[in-house]
Amino acid sequence: MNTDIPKHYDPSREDEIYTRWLEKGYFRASVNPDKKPYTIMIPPPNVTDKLHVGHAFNNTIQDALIRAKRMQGYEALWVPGTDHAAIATEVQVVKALAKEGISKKDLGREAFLARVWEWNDLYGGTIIGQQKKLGISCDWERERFTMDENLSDAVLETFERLYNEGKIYRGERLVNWCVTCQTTISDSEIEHEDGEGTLYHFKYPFTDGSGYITFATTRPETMLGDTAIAVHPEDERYANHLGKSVNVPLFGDKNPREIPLVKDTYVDPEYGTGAVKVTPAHDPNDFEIGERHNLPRVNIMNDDGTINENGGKYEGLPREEARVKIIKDMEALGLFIKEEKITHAKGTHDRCHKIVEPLIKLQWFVRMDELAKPALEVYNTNKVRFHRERYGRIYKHWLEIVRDWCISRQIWWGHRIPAYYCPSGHVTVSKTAPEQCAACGSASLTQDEDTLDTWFSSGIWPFSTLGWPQKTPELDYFYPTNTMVTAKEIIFNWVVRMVFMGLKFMDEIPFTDVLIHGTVLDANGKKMSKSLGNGIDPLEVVEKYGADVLRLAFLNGTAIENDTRFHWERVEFCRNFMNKLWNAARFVLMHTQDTPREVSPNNAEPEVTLLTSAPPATPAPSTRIIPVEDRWILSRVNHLTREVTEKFDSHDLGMATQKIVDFLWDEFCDWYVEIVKVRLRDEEEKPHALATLVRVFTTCLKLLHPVTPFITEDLFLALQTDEETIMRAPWPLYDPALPDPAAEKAMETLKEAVRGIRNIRAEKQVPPAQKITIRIQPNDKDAEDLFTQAKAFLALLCNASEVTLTPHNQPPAANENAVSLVVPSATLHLPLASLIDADKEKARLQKERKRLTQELERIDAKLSNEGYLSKAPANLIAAEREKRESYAAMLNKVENELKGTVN
RNA sequence: GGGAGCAUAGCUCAGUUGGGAGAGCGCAUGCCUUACAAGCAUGAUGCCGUUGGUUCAAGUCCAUCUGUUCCCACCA
Repeated sequence: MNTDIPKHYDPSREDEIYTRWLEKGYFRASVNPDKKPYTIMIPPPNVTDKLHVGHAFNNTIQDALIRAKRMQGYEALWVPGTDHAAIATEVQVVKALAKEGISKKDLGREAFLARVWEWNDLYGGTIIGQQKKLGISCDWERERFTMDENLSDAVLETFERLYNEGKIYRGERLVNWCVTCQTTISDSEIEHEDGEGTLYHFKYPFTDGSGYITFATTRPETMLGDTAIAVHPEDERYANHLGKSVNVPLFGDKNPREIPLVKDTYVDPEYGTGAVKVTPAHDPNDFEIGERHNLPRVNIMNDDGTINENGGKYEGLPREEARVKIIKDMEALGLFIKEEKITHAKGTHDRCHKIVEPLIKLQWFVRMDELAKPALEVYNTNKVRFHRERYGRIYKHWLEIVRDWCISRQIWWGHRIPAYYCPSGHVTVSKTAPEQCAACGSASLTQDEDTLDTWFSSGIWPFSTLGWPQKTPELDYFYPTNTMVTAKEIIFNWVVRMVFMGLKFMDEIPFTDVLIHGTVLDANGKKMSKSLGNGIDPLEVVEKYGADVLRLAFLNGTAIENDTRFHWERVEFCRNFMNKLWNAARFVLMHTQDTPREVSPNNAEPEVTLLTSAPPATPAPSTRIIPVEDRWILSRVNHLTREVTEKFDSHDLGMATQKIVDFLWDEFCDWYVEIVKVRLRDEEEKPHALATLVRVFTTCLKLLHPVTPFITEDLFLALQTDEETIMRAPWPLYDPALPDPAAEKAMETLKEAVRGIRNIRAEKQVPPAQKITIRIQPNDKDAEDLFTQAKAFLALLCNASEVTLTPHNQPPAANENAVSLVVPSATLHLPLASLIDADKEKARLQKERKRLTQELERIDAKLSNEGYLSKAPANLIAAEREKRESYAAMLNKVENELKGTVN
């Protein structure tokens, strides 16, 4: 007996179940020519990350997909792994060192990297253990790390090949330079803070003596590097001056610097004077204007922040002093107009909080034009599909405006650029350190100090993880992969790069489908962040409620492509549902465990064991009449199977989940289980009822398994012994022989009757314990059969002591003091003598008459509309006509009842 | 500035090719009905942001406006 099954669902068994899965090797996938592969590459989290809600959401989606595919008979591979997260990790280690008073420079490259590896061993990889708590079914034996030997080799190979093809080049580029720390810093290390600044207004004289042009700047010292003045092409104020040049008057009369007036749409004519000084070497926007107009780049600053030889008489001055002096000099020349205080965004280094200087340095680039074309092509030809489609537009847009990709980073943690320089300045690129310079044979080579952008290695993740550049069987079998599941903010950082890298090196797309999901926000719709302290720790949720509940909370009813708020109420609902499921199983087990599993041999009803394997078979011919509720629930679960499968296929996990949850709670628990209780008390009927019960329930467990893997496994194992895991049990299949519209319609009528009676009971305040009697007057023979069959459970569901039927061909019984309820195929009478108030009863019927009349009016309006009749689909019109008939019949009955009450 | 969303019940959100507005929570009322009070039953609540357009038919498609969010790039 089942007294030992606890009343409440307890998720603490999850770890035990997971361990068993690992031991049994259920997550493993291997090259298997007999099966079709289905592959997902995990977006590798940063190796030092802790699992946050975003990971949990992302991983849950992938696991649901992979589990469904595995059950559907695919060789389902999910490759896990981590990313070395170049900058993020380096920053953390540098910070840790700073606490010890050590700087990166003090330590030197080799020792520093040793520390990073140490750090990695210590803090890295905890996320893997945390992911396992989610129950995700990655093939852990294939876990990869972007700094693994093989993957590093793949990175260098990629670099070398692109370089040899001329797709990688060196070029000048502005980088963020910290004068204090003497280092370049990445964008993510810059803090933008609004601060007070001064906007200085100056004028430069036209060289032809025709006046002045006025402009403003917050950084007067960069005037030393000005190589143009720009105005908007359509700015009429400067129409007469186009083609002229101006003089930068800071270099004395001996070395006047003449710079052109250029027109560029970057300039906002509404802002200020509409004229902008252009300093390509010290400002990112100016850099681009310079590119467009082939302007020289005059670098005026040394690495220590002092003015260099290009600064004329200002050479050697620190930038701040140069600024002051330049302002004075301009004033002396009568070219200073005014200064004003403004607030503006300042970029400062997040560690020393000093202003960051944009400086020109030599960097490595990937030439994008040729690489981008095929990536656009596969999008335009629908070979790579985005879900939702709108996200594809982001991808497309980015590729259309793509610029060359700067891949060098001035940090140490990462894949060091395999470029070697000889004293004469020749460059040798080779994945293995060359003995000598390829150009001059010099043996004294130094390797480039920079490392590669993290995205360079993650761009080849879909194939480097499968062994590339080696031609492995895995690569052959699992590539291209199927679904890439990731967040929208890295569509261009990552998705785009995987596509063109895949096309370049594998000659094939890396994946066919890109599933973009939204962000999990806090309950107020804010992004979760450390500084706000509004983050939800997914592990805390797992600890308290179990992974199943967390996963269900992520998926149930959510449109995963949208941002979604995290609500504890939602978590509680999911916990409640787990409990519901648990108790439904308890109910089933309670009856299976004291019943022999064998059903009588001549019985046509499918055996309990059937449920776990093949799709439900069509019942063989039998003299036994299958009860309407069984026909109904089988038809419904069959329908559910199709819907859920379709939703999974279209990546609509939220709807798939909700359909299962709703079915289980509403149709299965609230109706079928209640109905079937009657037959479970009948020795003869019990095995049949139980068979259907188990069959439907098991089907649901399978459908739900991808979302809540633990509880479904637990219950599945309790319900059957034929299979050792639900994970590899076959996915339920839609059976075209099962739909039973007649049974569904009949059950709707019965449900309507039950609800109507319950409603009357509540309205009339019949005490819950008080039994009532129901007299049913069916409209026809079919209805008579239906209600005869349903008598017993109607009595149970309505708490009636007696349900009687008037044969359909007999005239209605004499009017009695009863409440009447009209449903499509019958009229039900509830003699409630003591509780009936004739006036109220009349009012109730009148209300019903009004409702039916309105419905009829609505339908009639439609059916008398020429346009509707000629253009609406025939099946819709037929359905309306059918409805009309039904409503008309019901209205007729109600009228009769009213006549009865009136007298 | 470029790009992409969102606006539906008190709250949080579903609503897949256009065809009679849904769920959960909350609320009201009554129930410990032997699977489940983490439950059951019954009930109330919506000019589907504005204004136009297409259509026999619009929450759904198009345009407009208003409010709002995110991503990228930035303010000389």
